[in-house]
Amino acid sequence: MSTDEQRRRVTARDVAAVAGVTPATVSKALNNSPEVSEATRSRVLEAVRRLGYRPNSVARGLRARRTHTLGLVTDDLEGVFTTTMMRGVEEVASEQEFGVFLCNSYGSAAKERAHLEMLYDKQVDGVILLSGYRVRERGAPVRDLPGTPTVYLFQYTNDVPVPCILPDDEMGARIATEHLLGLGRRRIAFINGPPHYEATHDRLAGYRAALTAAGVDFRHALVRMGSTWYQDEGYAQMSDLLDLSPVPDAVVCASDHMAAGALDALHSRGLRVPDDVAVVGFDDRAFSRHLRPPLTSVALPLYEMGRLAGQRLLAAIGGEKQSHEFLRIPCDLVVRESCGAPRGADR
Amino acid sequence: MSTDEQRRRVTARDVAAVAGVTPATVSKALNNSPEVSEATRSRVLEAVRRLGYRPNSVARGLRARRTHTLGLVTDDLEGVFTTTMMRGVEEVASEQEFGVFLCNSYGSAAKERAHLEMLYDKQVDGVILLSGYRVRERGAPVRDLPGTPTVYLFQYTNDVPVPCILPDDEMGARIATEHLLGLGRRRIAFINGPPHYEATHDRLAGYRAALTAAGVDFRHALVRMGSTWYQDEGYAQMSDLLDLSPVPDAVVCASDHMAAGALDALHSRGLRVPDDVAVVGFDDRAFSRHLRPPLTSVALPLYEMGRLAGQRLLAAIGGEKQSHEFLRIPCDLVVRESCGAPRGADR
DNA sequence: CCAGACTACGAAATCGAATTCGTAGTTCAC
DNA sequence: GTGAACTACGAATTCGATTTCGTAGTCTGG
Repeated sequence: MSTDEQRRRVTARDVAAVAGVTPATVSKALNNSPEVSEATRSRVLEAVRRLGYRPNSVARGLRARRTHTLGLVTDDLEGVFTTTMMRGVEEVASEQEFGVFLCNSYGSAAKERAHLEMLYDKQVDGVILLSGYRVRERGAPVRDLPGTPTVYLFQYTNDVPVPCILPDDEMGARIATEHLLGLGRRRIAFINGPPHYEATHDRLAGYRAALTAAGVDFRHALVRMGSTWYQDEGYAQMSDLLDLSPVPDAVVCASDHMAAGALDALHSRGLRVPDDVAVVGFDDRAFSRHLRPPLTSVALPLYEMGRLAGQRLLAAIGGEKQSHEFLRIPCDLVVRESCGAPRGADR
Repeated sequence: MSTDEQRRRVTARDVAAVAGVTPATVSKALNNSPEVSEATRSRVLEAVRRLGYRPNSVARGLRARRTHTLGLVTDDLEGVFTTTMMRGVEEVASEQEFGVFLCNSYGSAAKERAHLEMLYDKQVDGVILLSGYRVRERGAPVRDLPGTPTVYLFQYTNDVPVPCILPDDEMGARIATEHLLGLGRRRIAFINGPPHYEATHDRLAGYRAALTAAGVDFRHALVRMGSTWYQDEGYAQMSDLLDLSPVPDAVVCASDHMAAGALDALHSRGLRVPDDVAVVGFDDRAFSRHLRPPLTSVALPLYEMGRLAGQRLLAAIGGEKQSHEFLRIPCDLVVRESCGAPRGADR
């Protein structure tokens, strides 16, 4: 057994030697060039098969100035929102035989910059900037990669003319509100997120649109802006809303965490969900089905967004012109028991 | 403004021209070769700075046969276990200026194989195989990358002599059991995972060891093997255990999902947690703090495992000899209210 | 003043594949 | 039968950085 024999990689030269041609012909045969005869091509392919030859992507990349590689830079690698989008991106890339470089910036501009430089050095064909937070505006690191197609995912920008892929937050809030209206609720409160998030404004618009369409008055007193997205905030705002009279008969929360806080507040006041107050959340987080009662929630189309980002980027790499556009992907309402709708089967 | 001017990348040749030397000297100057004078080196560095030169990793990789790149292949990209480990891997890699290719196989051998071939083509310097499931044995795709250092993460193998990085499951079950013993519980049940997982056996050993050390009899009737890790299974097994008399005064569950099921079963029998029965889970899942009562749970050292995997792999790439070893990383007990311990402050 | 050692740099080969271009060899038409 | 038009392939160059090796030039010591 020749275990310690240094096995060199098989190159086109080796294949050429076996097939009795030159490396140039091997390349042509493998790249479906019309200028090789069928006889020669099959000899080459046979040699390729026998030797187990695989073209070296690095050499190919150097020559072609195309590496068949993407960069994915996120600020929150293990975020509950990010990973599903990442899966979508990876899947599309892998379908087209693209590799994906994964970079985590922890939200640090310095780290992000370092990663983008690394991606530039490695000659990636395109970059996806994936945020876990959807902040309104940030720096524009895109300028660091001139000539490299870029897509913003789950993140707004007006600084650079690149596509931004986002959930249809307006629609999400609208269908949540419509659902409650359809169940006969009329005094529907809205616990929104912090105002410096773009999503907050979009969702408010959706909530308002649903009310208007149903002929229900929009009342400022029923709308709260949170200072965070978290449970404490939901608890506080809900408690506050319960001081109104009459109390709301339903509430839309801009995150499931806030909805969980709202549930706590309702329970501690002795109110029943959904009998007294119906609750709808946002994000369809994993824990939401374990809440008491299981929470109806607006699911963000994270996977579809990831796929679309990948598709857009690959199209741009393929030569398609990129434009500065905001692509909105439809949200979905996951109905459980917290709103009192007939079907709550989901466990 | 010359916006449409095709900006070519700056190469070592350009730097050389500006500095009045040859590309060879540029390379030496940048790589701290001793055979360039200080005067020349600073001229080169100045030119580098002025032109914003960055060496092309692809060309460098071709020449050096080292790409400064890792492959990370997982079967569950968005799994709750995987992402934290991924973060650890990415962080270590990025500290050493390595890029990480992200690959998701969905557990499909064909996809995994395709990804490994891609990584081979791209000349990655090493590979981490990251499982979300810790199956006992699988195929040995490692053979596909001869000469490429590999580390198994969260996954066993005996087929190939590579390091396997795993949580110390034995310890995890032991500290959970010891904790309950320390709180005065003596009739401690154990709802274990499915038997075809290696972790299941390790945890059983830990549970048993803790009992033995405390002089408490190990009783087969108190130990259940699940057929899944999920909530239904926890519910069923717990219900079964409650038919014993006397009933257990505590239970260790091999997953938080099973613990949630166990809690349901306890509640539906009218038993109080932790007063009547103390409950400890495993995995410290995000939802666990939202259970009623908040669940004490064994946290897996996922981040540390990811970092260690990265460190081991980089060491192997650096020339260190790899051996077939099982590296166990210590688990941590996160105490909340479900076991009746004094301190339950956590969120 | 010159042999030998040393310094600092450049010319050229290399990594592996793709591509351009040149050219034997064939085919066809007139 | 000869020139034109193809066909099928190879030689050589290229991508950009590294590395080996060779060599002017400098320095030192005898």
